[in-house]
Amino acid sequence: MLGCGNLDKNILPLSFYRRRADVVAKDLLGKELVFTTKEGSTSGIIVETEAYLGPGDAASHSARGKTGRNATMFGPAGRAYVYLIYGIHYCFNITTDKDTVPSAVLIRALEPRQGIELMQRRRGKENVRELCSGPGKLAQAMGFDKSVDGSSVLTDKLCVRECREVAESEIVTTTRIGITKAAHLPLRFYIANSRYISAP
DNA sequence: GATTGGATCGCCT
DNA sequence: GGCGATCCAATCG
Repeated sequence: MLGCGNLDKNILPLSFYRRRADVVAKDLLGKELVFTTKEGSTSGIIVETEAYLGPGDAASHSARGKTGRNATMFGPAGRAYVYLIYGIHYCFNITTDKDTVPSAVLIRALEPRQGIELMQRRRGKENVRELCSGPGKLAQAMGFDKSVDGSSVLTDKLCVRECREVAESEIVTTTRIGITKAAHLPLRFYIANSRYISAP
């Protein structure tokens, strides 16, 4: 797909994240997520997200109060919230809204852009469509684990950059995947014509 | 202190 | 379509 042209260096500011999680989730589509480790840099264009709101949202980890695992959600916006799911996979989120609102956006799929060879090595898969088409997959491909939890996403090492414009008409809204509580809420967003989403 | 279920994935049939 | 892998924390007792 197309690159990011002259928008490459525009890191999204804190004000971008200090809004409701559903607004941020939609607005993150088409942006580029970048992470650098000693192994190298990887990045991908965000093509699928889900919003997890504050205490009113029963599906959100924050719904039943602060714990050791979800503490990052109760802190400021613009931080990585990474947790282990099903004992095996990590999920990468970015915290949102005012400091008093414990909410986050789950990044569910990326279109791989930089460091594709490194992603292939980490995933043990060649097919580029299998590298980041799901929250557990992209965490493995990007190198996200618990040590990343709490990190700012406003640094050169870990950030989200302006990249591709996404028209309102390209965005599909559905219910969130894999949850049982508050399952009817329209809080999943993806780019309609993307070949890199986890599921239709 | 034990049990259970979860914002998943990959391999099996 | 079903299921096993395997950790964390909520929910019991």
